[in-house]
Amino acid sequence: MILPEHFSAVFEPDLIREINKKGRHVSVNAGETIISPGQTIRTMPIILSGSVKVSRIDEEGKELLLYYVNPEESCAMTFTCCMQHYPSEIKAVAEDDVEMLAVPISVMDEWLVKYPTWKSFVMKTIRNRFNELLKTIDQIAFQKLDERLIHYLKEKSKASGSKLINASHEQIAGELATSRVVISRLLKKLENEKKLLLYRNQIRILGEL
DNA sequence: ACATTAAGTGATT
DNA sequence: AATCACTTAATGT
Repeated sequence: MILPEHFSAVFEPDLIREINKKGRHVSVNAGETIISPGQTIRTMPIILSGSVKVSRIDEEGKELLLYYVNPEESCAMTFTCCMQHYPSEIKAVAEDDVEMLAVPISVMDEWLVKYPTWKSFVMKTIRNRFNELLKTIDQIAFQKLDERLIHYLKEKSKASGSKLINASHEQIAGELATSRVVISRLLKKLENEKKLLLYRNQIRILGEL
């Protein structure tokens, strides 16, 4: 597999050559689980197309959405736990059909010192994710579920590149760790504000949120 | 036509 | 914001 063109803006030529040599091309079908909690990750993914949903699972199996990994990104959790061979704290599921490049973690240390662009790529994905997590912690702390819902819808529409979102209220509630009734009410409110249209299992976003 | 599942709503805590 | 209990609407068989 050859790393797509646009990565040349991010990585230096030597590094791209090395990624192409060491990386393995992996396709995952929509809905497949890529990694679940407790597993140890042995490769670090670079998403080429599609998006991956990353969530936490609590003791009773309820899940809380953390973030999506979009194309040209990598998973920050991979860096933080797997580099030192710690098991995964999270679950990752392919949101749609995903193409990715899997690089063995064994080369990470070497690359970090050898390639400046690699280091900044890693730091950038960690920094972005960290900031985003801080934002969701704020929202949870202040109980602003309506803002979290809007954030969720934005992200979901960005991930699928469409203003039409396929999800039931029940699913959304599950991902935001609330009840369906609450989601239905909030969505209804947004619909009355002319920000959305509601259908069965589908939501259409009107204009910008 | 009937059963099943998603969504809407009022009342209560 | 969560839960309950109930209604209404959409969809599958």
